[in-house]
Amino acid sequence: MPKQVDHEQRRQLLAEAVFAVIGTRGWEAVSLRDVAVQAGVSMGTVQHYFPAKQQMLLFALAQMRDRVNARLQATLAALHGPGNQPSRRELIRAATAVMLPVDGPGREEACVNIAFFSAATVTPEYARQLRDGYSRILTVTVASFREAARLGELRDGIDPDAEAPALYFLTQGLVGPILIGLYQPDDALALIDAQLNRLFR
Amino acid sequence: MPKQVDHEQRRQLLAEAVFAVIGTRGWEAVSLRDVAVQAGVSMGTVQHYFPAKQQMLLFALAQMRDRVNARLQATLAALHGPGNQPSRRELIRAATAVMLPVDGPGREEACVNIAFFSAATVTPEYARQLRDGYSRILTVTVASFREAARLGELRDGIDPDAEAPALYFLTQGLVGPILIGLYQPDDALALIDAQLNRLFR
DNA sequence: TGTTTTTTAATGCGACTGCATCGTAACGGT
DNA sequence: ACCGTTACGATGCAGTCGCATTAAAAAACA
Repeated sequence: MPKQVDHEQRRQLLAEAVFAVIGTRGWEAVSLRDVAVQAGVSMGTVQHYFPAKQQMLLFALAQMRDRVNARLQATLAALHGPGNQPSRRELIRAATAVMLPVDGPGREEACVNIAFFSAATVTPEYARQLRDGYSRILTVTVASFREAARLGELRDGIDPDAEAPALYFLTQGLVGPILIGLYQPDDALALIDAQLNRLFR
Repeated sequence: MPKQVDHEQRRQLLAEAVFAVIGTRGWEAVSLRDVAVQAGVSMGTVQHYFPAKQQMLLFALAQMRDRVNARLQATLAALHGPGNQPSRRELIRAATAVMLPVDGPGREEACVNIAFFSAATVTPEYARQLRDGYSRILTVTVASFREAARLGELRDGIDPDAEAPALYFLTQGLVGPILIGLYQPDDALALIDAQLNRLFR
């Protein structure tokens, strides 16, 4: 009965257009027309896949969470690549670097996320989705620290349940300053490494 | 030359109206008309004091920086109150608590700041102002840590130049999660205290 | 009191917004 | 080959936006 297009793939294409608009011209520039132009389709197409603008943005937010997680998994998988077993410290450092806006995609993701954070202060739906996404990463971070503690990679007296959130929120706190040019990515990574030196043997 | 009203005071009144609009209905709701209604004046008045919307927002951003600094100074001055000399740890902890959205004013300030952060990703003027404001607080934080080190309040082996930015950015990283309800203010303060226990004797 | 200048208010305008309403093209099932 | 459903594009509409224009009100100085 349907035609031949992949519905979900079309929605993802439009979500990517939303990201491009936010990343280049900001959250305020996200109009149905501009998203359509960015995606190379007509406005009717956008309306066809998203009955309302907020639904488009909610889908885009979920898509962004998946995108970050995918980039995270890919980075961690690359460390496991050529037959070598990475240490927990290497994994945690790589995951931290992924969340910092150091390269092009990372910066776009950070811009989109901070825009949704701002919108979430007055739109509970965004806040709920952000909570889900960030709490998951936080949980994984804590689990990774506990594993490091179990493997004896942490220094004596380091509490993984206390230091894992601290490192995670420190990373989050570095995103904004990097975005506005207050802190350079190299300095941020140096700060992270200093903390890792303190936590790991 | 007749003049009856205090120009600067009027502009501050309008800036407060901007904060109220952002805090209650979000950055997108900041229109000249809504700001005028919030301030209890007409739209022509807003236009008279700010020839363009962006100038109003730039002034509001500078005003917000002053407001945070004022609240910070007031909090620190209160610690110096009844003839007692507060420790550097007490001062740093108080300053940290001021920057977290724990009470009403703190939450409004955090909402406004995150909104400007988002806007700063595409508007360099905002980015520059934010850099100035945050770098100043960062400088003060580092100076306070150095003073703590000079007074011997820090534990052995603690580098103030490395740990001061870490604590500062950790605090910044806690703001967003508290705003969206991912983290409770009490938990955030507990996390800060755990770090302070590590840094101070 | 009359004049000048600032302050405040009211209104209009072009542009843009999200959304609804069409019309049409294209494929799948029968 | 026909028809129904889906995909998609074009256009209209009520509302809002920032900003310009205009005028009235009010206070300081002549």
